[in-house]
Amino acid sequence: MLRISKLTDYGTMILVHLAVQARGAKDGVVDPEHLCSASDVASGTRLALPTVQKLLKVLARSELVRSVRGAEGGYALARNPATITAAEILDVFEGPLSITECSTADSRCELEDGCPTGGAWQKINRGIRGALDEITLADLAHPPREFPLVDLSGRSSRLRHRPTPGQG
Amino acid sequence: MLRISKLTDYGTMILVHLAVQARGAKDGVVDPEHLCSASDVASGTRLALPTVQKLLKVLARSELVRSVRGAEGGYALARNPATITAAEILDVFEGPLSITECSTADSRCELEDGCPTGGAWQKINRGIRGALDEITLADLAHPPREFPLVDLSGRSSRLRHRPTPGQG
DNA sequence: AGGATACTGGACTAAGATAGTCCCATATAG
DNA sequence: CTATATGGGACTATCTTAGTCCAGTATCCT
Ligand code: FES
Ligand code: FES
Repeated sequence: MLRISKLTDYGTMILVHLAVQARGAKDGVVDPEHLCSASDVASGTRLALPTVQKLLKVLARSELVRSVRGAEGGYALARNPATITAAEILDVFEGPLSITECSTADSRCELEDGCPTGGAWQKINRGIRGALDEITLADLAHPPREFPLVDLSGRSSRLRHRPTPGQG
Repeated sequence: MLRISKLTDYGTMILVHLAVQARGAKDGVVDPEHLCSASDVASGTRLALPTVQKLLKVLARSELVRSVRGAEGGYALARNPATITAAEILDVFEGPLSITECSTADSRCELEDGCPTGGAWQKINRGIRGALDEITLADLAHPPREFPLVDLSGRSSRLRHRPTPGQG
């Protein structure tokens, strides 16, 4: 459905939470080393604790988040939010993203022979991925700002949504 | 997963098949009125007949395909392929597409209150939709050509895929 | 050392979505 | 009237998703 799973949505919320905390939402002090515990994140995001734990585990296994075990341990972003893209986030939670099955593993598709689209979806997928590469976690943590992505569709006349109305 | 279902993929293949047939792949004669029966499409796309029948029914209920009942009946595109967009195709098979649940019905989301992303995915979704509005069925039926979509990511330096290598 | 804290890994289940098939009714051509 | 072909829907096996829970391990603090 061109729809990401709830877990990915939650996961993004968690990442944004971590980004905001590191920025110093707590004491107004910027501290990239600030560790958030799972329960910390759960209450901050209002998600169920077990779910948060599960997702943080996944994140910790990725290169996006680092973890410290033991008492006073917790999670923190491993990199600067500006260097973490939406595409990477999707990769972590949903595996290498591909819009169709055939585009997953280098076009290994049983239907490829008779497929009239000639890998059209693959190309669309690549384009979308390119767009997703533009969005960073830092962008996600700054709701008021518009995304560069809307520029992309601005060059068309066939489009439906408003091209950034007077809002900034 | 940012992944469309198999049925949508099949459905696209069917649409492309109809487009090609109307273009006159059969006798070399262009005939927008040419009707394809379900079994016709099934053998042409190498998909299972029952599945093709199911999908053609869905398509016929949409505004993309028209049908003629009875003997010598069949299906044909209702509009010019150049006016049918990928976004419309996805709409038909997957309903109004939205990348997250909260973006489905005008941000009616239980988590919206505590959501730190502030509808970020919604905006991403809108951008992707805009990109999908650019692709037409006519594009899909012309594999050799590149899509305008790749231009979109071309303005970035963070991107991964090649910007249309010597292929045309 | 010993207890408290907190991450790690994986198993497990209920609910939902998906893919695919089949049946019967209806409409049209000949 | 009969063969052809769509229309609408029911139905089920399978897969995926969402959510929970438990046993293990590392670290801090007393
Ligand atoms: S369906 Fe797989 S390549 Fe087209
Ligand atoms: S999770 Fe629904 S608005 Fe953010």
